[in-house]
This record gives sequence, C-alpha cells and structure tokens, in this order.
Amino acid sequence: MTQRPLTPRGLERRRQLIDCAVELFSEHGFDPTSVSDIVDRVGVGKGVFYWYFDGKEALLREILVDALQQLRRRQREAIGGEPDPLRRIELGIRATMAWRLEHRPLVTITQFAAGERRFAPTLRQAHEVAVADIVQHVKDAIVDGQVRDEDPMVLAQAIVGVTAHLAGLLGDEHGPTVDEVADIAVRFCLAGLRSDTEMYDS
Amino acid sequence: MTQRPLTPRGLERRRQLIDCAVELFSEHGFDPTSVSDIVDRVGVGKGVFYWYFDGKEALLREILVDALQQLRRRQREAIGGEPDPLRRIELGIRATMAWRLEHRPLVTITQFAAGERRFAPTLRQAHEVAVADIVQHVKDAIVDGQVRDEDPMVLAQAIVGVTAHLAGLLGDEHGPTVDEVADIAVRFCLAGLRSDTEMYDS
Amino acid sequence: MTQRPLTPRGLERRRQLIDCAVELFSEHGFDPTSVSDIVDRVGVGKGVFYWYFDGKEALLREILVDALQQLRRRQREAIGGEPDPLRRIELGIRATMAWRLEHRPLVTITQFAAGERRFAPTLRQAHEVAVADIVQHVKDAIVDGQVRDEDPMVLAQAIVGVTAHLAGLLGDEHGPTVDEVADIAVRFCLAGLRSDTEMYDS
Amino acid sequence: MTQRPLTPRGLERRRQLIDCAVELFSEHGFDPTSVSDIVDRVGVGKGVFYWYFDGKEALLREILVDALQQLRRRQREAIGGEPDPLRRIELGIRATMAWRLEHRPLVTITQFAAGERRFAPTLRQAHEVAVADIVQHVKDAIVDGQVRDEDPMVLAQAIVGVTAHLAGLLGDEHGPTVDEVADIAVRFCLAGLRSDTEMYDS
DNA sequence: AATGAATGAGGATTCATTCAT
DNA sequence: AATGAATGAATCCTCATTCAT
Repeated sequence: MTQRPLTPRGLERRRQLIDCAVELFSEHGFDPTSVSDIVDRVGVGKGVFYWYFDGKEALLREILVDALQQLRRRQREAIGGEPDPLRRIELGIRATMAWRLEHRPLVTITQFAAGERRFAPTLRQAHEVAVADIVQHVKDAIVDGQVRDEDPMVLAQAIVGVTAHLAGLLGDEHGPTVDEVADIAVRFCLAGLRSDTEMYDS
Repeated sequence: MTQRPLTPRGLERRRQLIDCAVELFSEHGFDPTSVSDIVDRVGVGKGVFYWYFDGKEALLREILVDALQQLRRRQREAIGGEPDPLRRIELGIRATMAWRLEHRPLVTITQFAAGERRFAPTLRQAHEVAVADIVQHVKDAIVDGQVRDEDPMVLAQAIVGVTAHLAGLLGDEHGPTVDEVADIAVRFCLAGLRSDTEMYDS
Repeated sequence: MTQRPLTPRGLERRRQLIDCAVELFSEHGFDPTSVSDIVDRVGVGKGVFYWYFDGKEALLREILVDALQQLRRRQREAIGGEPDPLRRIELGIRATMAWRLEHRPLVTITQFAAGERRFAPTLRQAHEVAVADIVQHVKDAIVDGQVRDEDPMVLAQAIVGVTAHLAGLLGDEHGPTVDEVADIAVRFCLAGLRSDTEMYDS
Repeated sequence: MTQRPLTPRGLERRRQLIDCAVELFSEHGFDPTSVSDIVDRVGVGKGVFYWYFDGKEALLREILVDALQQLRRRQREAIGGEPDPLRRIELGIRATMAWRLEHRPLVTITQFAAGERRFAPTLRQAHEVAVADIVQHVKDAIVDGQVRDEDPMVLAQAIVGVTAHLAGLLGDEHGPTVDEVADIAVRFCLAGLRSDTEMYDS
C-alpha cells in the first residue's frame, strides 16, 4: 500500500479521515480513539480506513510527520533572511506560538506522542533539527557578544520550553492574546539570554 | 473500598503494585499497560489488584496525586523561610529540577496524564496551586522593582516552562549534570524577569 | 455469468488468473489466499476477478475439475488399447506419477480440497470414476488368475495409495527420480496383487 | 502462558475445548472454524480459550503433536519385541489402521495440516521418525533375504501409502471391516515386498 | 473490460473486571 | 488476602464481494 495513487475523490476521503482523526485523537487521546470512532464519524465503512492507511499507528505517524513539517516550514518562512540572530530567535518564537495556537489539536497529539515509546522516535529527529536551528542562532549571538557564553544547547532548549509552555496558555476565551503572550515570551527569552546581567541586585 | 484498613504486609503489597505500575506506565504508556502486566510482574493473582485499588484509572489518579504532593512538599522545604522572592524562585527551580530528575518515571506519567481528558482535571488543580506560588513570588518581586511589571501569571508560566523542559534534558549519560542545567535555568529565568533590560542593544 | 463469451485476450487474462491462483493456493493454502493476493500479483483490479469467475470457491472448483480431467485424459492416453490388465495397471501408475510430478501445485490443492466439506463432493465423483477403472483392470486380472481373488475395490485403492504417496516423494533435488520410484511402485503393486504368494516363508 | 499450572477443573475445561476443536476442525476445516464456534459450543466466554491456549494455531499444533505421539505409542505397543521384521511391519500396519479408524477426526486434521505451510513442519519430523522405523524393518528383512533389495525408504513409504489410504475406506456403514481391510493391506504389502516375484507371468 | 473505492460482516485477540473458592 | 478461572464487550484488522465510473 504505502503509496497508492489516489483519485481526487480518494484524496478528499483521505483528508477527511485525517482531519477527523486529528480531532478525535486530540479530544479523547490516541488509544481511547478507535478506528470505528473515526470511520463512524466520517460516515464510511471500516474497510475504507484500511484502504487509505496501513493502520492506526501508521496514521498517527503520518499526522506527526506532517505537523512537524508544517511547523518547520512556518518557522523558515517567518525567519526569512533576517541577519540578526536575536531577531531570528524572536521571529521563530512568534511563528511557533502562532502555529501552536492555530493547531492546538496537532499540538496535543504531538505532546502525547512525545511521551510514548511507539512514537517518540518519529518526533525525536524532527525535534532535534528544530533545536539545532535555534542552537545556531544562539551560537551566532554568543559570538556577537550579545548572549552569555553558556551551553548553547541548553539555552536553546530553554527558549523552546518557554515558547511551548506559554503557547499552552493561549486559546482560553478570557486569557491573554497571542501577541501579548508572544511579547512577554520574547522579552523573557531575549533578556534571559543577555550577557550583561547580574543575577541579583548588587 | 476507598479506604480499607491494611496490615503492614498489605501496605507493602500495595506499595509493590504502585511501584511496578509506575515503572510500566512510564515505560510503555498507560493504555498499553494491562493490569495483567502489573500483577504478573509482581507475581500475584489478578484479584489482588482489585483488592487494593478500584481499578486501573483509580490507580493512576492515586499515583498522580501522590506525585504532585511529593513535588510540592519538596518545593516548600527548599524554599523554607527565604525572604527574597527571586531567591525563592531560584530555590523552587532547583528543587523542581532535582525532583524531576529523581522521579523521571513519575514525570513521564504526569506528562501523559496532562494530555488526557480523563486525567487532566486531577492534575489541573494541583498545577494551578503550584503556579500560584510562583505568581506570588513574581508579584512580590515586581513590587520590589526587581522584575518587569508584566502579567505575573505569564511570567510564572515561563519559569515553569523553562524548568520542566530543561529538566527533560537530564538523565542522559553524556548530557550535562543537574547542577549545570539548574544554574543555567536559574540565570535564564532571573535574567528573563529582570526589569532593567533592553530588548536589543541600543 | 457462468459461460461468458470471451475474446482471445479475455481468455488469456482468465488463464493468467487461474495459473496465479493455483500457485498461491498451493503455496499458502486456499483460505489464507485472498482474492487481493491473486489480482495484486497479476496486476489487475479486483473487479477483473469477478468478471471472470463467480467467486473464490467457484474458481477452486473449476481448478479441481480441470485438474482431474487432465489427469484422467493422461491416464487414458497412456493405457491406450493395452490388452493385458496388469500392464494397464502399470501404465496407469506410471502416467499418474508423471502427471503428479509435473503438476505438484495442482496435487497439493487437490489434497486440500479432498479434506474439506465444501469441495470434497467435487472431487469424490471424479475420483470414483478413476478408481472404477482400476477396479475393472483388477477384476480382469482376477479372472485371468493373475491376481488374488480379493475385494477388487480394496486392491484398487491400495494401488492408488501407493501411487499417490510415492509420487509425493518426488521433486526433491536429492531424492530418487520419477523412473526409479515408478519402477519400485509398479513392482510393489504388481507383486502385491499376485495370486501365488505365501505371506511368510514356509 | 505456555505451561500454566492447572487445577483439575482447568484441565477438564482444556480437554473439553480440545475435543470440541478436534470435532469442529475435522468437520468444517481449520480456517473456517472460528474460535467463537469452539467456545460457543462449549458454552464458555471467548476469553476462556485464550486462558488455555496461545491461539488457534497453537491449539492445532498441540492437537497434531498429541495425535502423532498417540499413534506412535500405539505402534510401539503393538510391535512389542517381535523379532521377525515382516511381522513387525504387519503389526505396525494393523495398529496404524485401527488407530486411524478410531481417530478419524484426528486423521482428517492431520491430512489438512500436512498440506499447509504453517503446520507441515510440525508434522514432518514426527512423520520422518515413523517412517524411519519402517525403513529399519525393511532393511532387516532385506538382509534376511525376505525382501527385494530396493531403496528401503521408498518401500517403507509404499507401505505407509497403502496403510493410510486403505484406512480411509473404513468407517462407512456398508464398507468392509477393519480386519478385512487390514488383512488385504498386509497381504498386499508383504507380497509387494517379497523378493521372489516375477513381475509378469513368464 | 477494467478500476478504484466502498461495504460491513466476521475473525482473532485483548483486557478490565468479577467471582467462586 | 489471594487465586485461578471466567466473562464478554471492544479492538484492530481482513476479506469476499459489489458498484459507480
């Protein structure tokens, strides 16, 4: 199966199934969502699912890979040719946050998968690539003297931690807006990286 | 059942089952771990499990509640009567990181549960209490003028994000040590909070 | 459907499908072989299969009938007008063995079908006809006094048993050749039928 | 699972399931018989089946191994210490026929399994051991000059063919009895082996 | 003639949970 | 307290067959 040539109608069905699965996986979790749940909601027979996918796990893997590619493309586009490493970091943070807000279900699924032996490997690689990007920005900024000379990987991960976690605050009706949170996140991270800070007031 | 009086031997059995479950849940995930897996590894009959617990979900809830109480106690003890809010934040970060390193399986389970409808509520409350603590420290520091006057909740969550995410780096043979990472985390967070920072070099 | 007029190309398709099915049925068994397996290997759509056959069981029945007709024709041709009943038996044994060696997949399928309620009837009749032939030879030989006067049907079946079972030995690289085995089979059967034998040395 | 310690009640259940499966497998075939068919007829839940067996295939393998052990034991007992190789062959033929008549369902199952990739290996070995026994008798008889000096393995297989095939005639109401058929089989085989036979009347 | 898509019953197997002993 | 046995709904997946195009 793996790479079946699909008619336009087939492509649409496939898309329908993926979208529905994303919704259900994010709402109820991966394991508790049965293939029946998916096909029932789409209103097709069970066989259809296996016509388009190799199985439930394969479907999740596909969703994960797609999501990470999407996010990465978004980050790339946002950063563009920006020369200043700190600005690049800022643009990355903002793009990530916006994407995470717009794709909350995908984010939820990603988080689940990250904690599961079965799927973690699928994510690991993509994640490492993303971190590597930030690490490079950090290194550049260290060379420029803009950032403290500390383990760039740890610093990069700190940025990831702030961004991911704060993105999780978004989406509530009464909570802060993306821009508000993004602003704070950016200031927090950039300040956190700065070379000219004393830890405590002297 | 709920609160059965147990003999010392009973308490030990119970503990055995919990420990084993924590291990298996963290290794293979909650859903993929069956009650059989647990009792088989402990070497007892299936009835035993239901003698001590109301079911698999109830067991997980208990594990979660225990874990959060433990972490919270650890944070409290670390902070003690420290008067300086920034120092309190630092001590909290360090305590949290140490605990997360020492209890990786529990952390894994917690992360899973956070993403599941069935268990999120159990965590939410405890989590909010923890954040509230940090929020208070941040507010105090803002009043002192040590920290930028921004939404304290968001700042608090930024700290949580950094701490949790960086704690995840620990445990690899060849990776950095707790203290190294904790140092960086603390500097990153405290600098990130500081009031006297320009975002970009002027 | 049953008897659809087919173009030459159609006949070839049909033949392709039958050949492929024979191969797969004999290799993996009838039930474990799916219609998909067959059409996939031939490289056509599933509809094609149902254009040419009424279904999987119908296909098998057709294969069986064909095979038995073939074998029977071969036996008839081999025996020709031979007047001596024992010679007729010998020629039948040799023809059967040769055919079974040349059509091992068909033999495998036949054996499977013989043990299944669904298909046994299809075979039974053809088989009885074949045995009836041998029975006649045996009767003739008994009349001639060449063969012990025992139940001719049982004797005929003994011949069938030897022939079929010994044919099963053929085909291994390092095993005996058809002629070697056929020679032994013929000697064994003809001696086994002989009227002038004492069971144990006196 | 594999070797679970069973209570008497458990052993009985197990036996019930095996007996029922033998019946159904022989009547309808292995693949067409579902686990549901088996447990429904026994009147227990589906889980029970998997408490006692690793699966449907594992059950069949067990049935096969058991059957072959049984038959072999029967042959051994029948032959006892008989010194004459031809008599040993005779006793083996008679024991085999009797067993095959008494265990027709097992025989049917065995025949099915012999033709299936999945199970043939399980049978092969046991079968080869049985043939090896006969081969030895034949060799002994050849040394004694009682049997033609031909490939002993082929001769042994001829005996197997006759015995198995003729046993298949038994069991019909109106057909011949075991003893009648066994007598003919023995005469046929022993005569077929004899050294002092001319193939055609001179 | 042929195909891609769909159907949906049915198959093997698992598993949380219960219960008699 | 503990066990072996049992339950049966639910799960993933397969497959013979059909149909619109």
